[in-house]
Amino acid sequence: MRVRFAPSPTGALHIGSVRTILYNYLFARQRDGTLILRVEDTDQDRLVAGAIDSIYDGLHWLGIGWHEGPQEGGPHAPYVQSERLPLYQKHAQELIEKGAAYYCFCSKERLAAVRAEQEARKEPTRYDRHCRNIPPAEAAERAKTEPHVIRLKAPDEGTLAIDDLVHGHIEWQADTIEDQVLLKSDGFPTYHLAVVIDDHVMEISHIMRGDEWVASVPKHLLIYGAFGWDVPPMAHVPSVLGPDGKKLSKRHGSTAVSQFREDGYLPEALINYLALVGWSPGTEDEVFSMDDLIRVWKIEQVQSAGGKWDKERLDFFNGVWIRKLSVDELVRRLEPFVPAEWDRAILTRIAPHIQERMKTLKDAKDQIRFLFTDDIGYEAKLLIPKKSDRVSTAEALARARAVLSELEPFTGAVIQPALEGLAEQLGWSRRDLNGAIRIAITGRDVGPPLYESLEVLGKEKSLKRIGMAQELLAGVRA
RNA sequence: GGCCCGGUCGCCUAGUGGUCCAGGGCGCUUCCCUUUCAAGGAAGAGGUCAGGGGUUCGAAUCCCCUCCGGGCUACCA
Repeated sequence: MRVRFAPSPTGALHIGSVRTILYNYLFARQRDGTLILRVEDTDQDRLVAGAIDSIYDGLHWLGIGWHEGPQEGGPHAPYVQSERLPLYQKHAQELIEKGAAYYCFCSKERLAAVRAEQEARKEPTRYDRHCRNIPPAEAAERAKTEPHVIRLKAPDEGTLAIDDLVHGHIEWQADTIEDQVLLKSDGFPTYHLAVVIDDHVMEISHIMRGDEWVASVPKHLLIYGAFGWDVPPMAHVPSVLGPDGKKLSKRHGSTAVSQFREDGYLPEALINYLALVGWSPGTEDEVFSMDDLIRVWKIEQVQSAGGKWDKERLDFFNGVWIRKLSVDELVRRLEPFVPAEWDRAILTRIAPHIQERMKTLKDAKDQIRFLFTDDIGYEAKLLIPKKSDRVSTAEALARARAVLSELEPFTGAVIQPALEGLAEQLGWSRRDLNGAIRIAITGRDVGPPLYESLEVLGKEKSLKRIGMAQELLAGVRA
């Protein structure tokens, strides 16, 4: 069994194509198949520099590997279509000789004019077969000097059909198929010619791709037929749609895998979430690692309807996977998201306390910055609880400072009873007391648990910040 | 316009003729837990199964029509 991922290097690795790649990966892995990465760069105008690197980086990060590809080589190298031109040209020639294709010398202008006319008459727009009846010998002669393309000779009657692995039986009338361009005037093949040839030559056993391709299946069928090749089983998997139901694109937000990585998403979460758009195990389980997926995913369970992108749900899975990390692993993953100068020992101590408070790895920084900088500016009035006032708050902070100063060791377990006792003495709720202290030491009203925050901050700094809060309060008007 | 594909709570989905006056998850609401926020626990709101006809003792599930959405209709992939 051999399957392929066939991205086009026309931009950053797209989250939607990852879902299709993932399904291919799972399908192959669970049957010990061979995975092939083939770069489909037959449109020279749309190439984007660095796109191949982006594909490699993204897939590696996601934990998706393959056996044969541009950099890893293989029995059918090269794996980049632009490096395989002679192969396509030879086959296009063969189709001409078989009478299954023909030279077309129409200019782009003529083509545009024909289309405009058809549109005006509300007819289906397609090539009018103007060059189809040029005698082969004459056409071959002209092709030596004139710019030309090679077109498929589509039949006038008959039906074409496949039994798609996800959609079931699909049929087309042959007369609705146009004389598709197979080889462009620049000598490059179109997608349609190149896929069919490569899938055959590379011995791809199962074609799994996005369902935006079903419309071109009949063309491919004709090409397979002309060569006399067997058509491999096909599976057209549903698309990942934007919230508006259209193809997911940049205007719906970021779609580049690299962006999700930078935004603090875990590859585990992305894989888990993506696997569930278009597939369901049929049970109520929904948290799956890659290994789980390899075990339970089934092509038969893939949906035929497209699914919409749901960031909230991705965030949920990201939280789930962050919470599953060991503390050491969490710290390791946090590495790129916190300044290099921040003390890793402190980071490690606070990490377990923010682990269940993060939606993304990016969230950590703001929650713990008070541990690494004294610059925690806040408005003095935030210190004062709703039902209290300036004087009582200053008094409470002074008492807290005094209590804390005597604690040894300065740990959460020791701090907790001390502060609880103080709140009782003061007649304050723990909520109010802790709230004021929290503001004093972190500058924010939400964050990791207070007692542990004090512990990690350390006695000296904690006392100093509470002292500063008292001073601030002194400057506030009643 | 033509050809294809699709249509179950806002979203991801379970469901393949009866056990479905449709189940789970996300999100939302409320409560519990609680030093904030989360996390966790509990409860709840939310679906004329796109609509209409059939078939059948019985339909979300089968058939037909309609409507809506999407893809393709390029010398893009």
